[in-house]
Amino acid sequence: MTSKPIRLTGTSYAVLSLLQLSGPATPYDLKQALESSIENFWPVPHTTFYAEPARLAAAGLLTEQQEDGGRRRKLYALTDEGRDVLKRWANSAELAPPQLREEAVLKIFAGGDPVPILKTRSEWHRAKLEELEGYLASVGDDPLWQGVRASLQVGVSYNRTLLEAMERFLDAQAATGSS
Amino acid sequence: MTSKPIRLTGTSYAVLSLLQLSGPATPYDLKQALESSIENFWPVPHTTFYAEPARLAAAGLLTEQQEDGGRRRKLYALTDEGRDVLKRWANSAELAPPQLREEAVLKIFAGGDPVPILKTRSEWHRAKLEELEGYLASVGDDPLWQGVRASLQVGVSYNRTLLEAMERFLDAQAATGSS
DNA sequence: CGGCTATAGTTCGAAGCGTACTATACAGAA
DNA sequence: TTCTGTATAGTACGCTTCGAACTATAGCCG
Repeated sequence: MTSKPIRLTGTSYAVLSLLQLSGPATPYDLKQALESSIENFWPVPHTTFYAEPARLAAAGLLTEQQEDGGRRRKLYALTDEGRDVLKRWANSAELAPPQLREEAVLKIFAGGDPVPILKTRSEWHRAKLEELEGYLASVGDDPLWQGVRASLQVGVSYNRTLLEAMERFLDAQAATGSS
Repeated sequence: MTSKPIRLTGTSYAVLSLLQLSGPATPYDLKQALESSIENFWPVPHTTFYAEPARLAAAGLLTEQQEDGGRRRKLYALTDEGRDVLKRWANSAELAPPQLREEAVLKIFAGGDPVPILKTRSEWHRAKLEELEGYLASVGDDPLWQGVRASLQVGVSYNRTLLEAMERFLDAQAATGSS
């Protein structure tokens, strides 16, 4: 008995799965949790993210309740229907194609010098790699967090792979360029 | 003497660099060229892309002229200012972080079984790899198309690398799962 | 108890997106 | 020669998303 049918986006499922892991939480809590995990594969600006729990609550997938004291922030929690919708989605076969937006390639395409561009980018990937390894180290081995660990591991190997490819390219350039 | 200052996005620079390669062209021509090259790193829906040349012309970066006969399509070409803006951007140091939107990781995060998810995804990457190799084979060695070749080569190695990583993972799973 | 910083959001106009529709050209069939 | 189908070449429009800027509360330190 959905109150109102709405279109569910990746952002919706991100909210649902975070709530499944953390229990009742405010949009801010969720945004914090997102930043150290899934944001790397599903970027969402905070203004969009903040609006999402209310939307899901209107659809009957979350319950909404005010804190009693203090800021009277809104706490959201999964309903049974929300849990169900999430599980069905996670196990369904449909899978939208991945999208990459990479300005570095665009600049190289436009005739920019690849060397400084890829240097900048490889540093970015190195920093990201360290960040993700840090998160991974701080996640325990609670089986509930299995998905979190898995996604962090994917992130680590994704960034490491790209970093290595860029470094190989830069080394090759340095070798031919200076000889 | 910019007619009207507008915000230049990656899409804007994509149009400018395609025009630099191809000379005067219609939005449709540009969209075709985009699809077999840079679209893989900078996805743009066609309705957005079609609107872009007019925006750039209003800003003084392109000239616009009607074909005389037939469909009276609009032909766009770079102005000196457009060429200049493009060159400055391609050589500037600023580089927005790359963004990946990958529903597969989102599903794994949410507790979905990685094996079927990554199977689906690796097939997608295999198909994309073949598509890009096809484009690459059909591009000659005209030095003007250097940027196109470069972006296709990046695309090939990006997709190949991910594909290999996924296949290694799936093989490992199959080995432990069935023993 | 006044101001500073961190936290926790909201507002709003512009840009982006996707579905659906429109229109022209051309080739071959009736 | 007109019809009809298909590829080409777009436009219209309403909804969603985005990002910059603003707002508001809480706790802390002097």
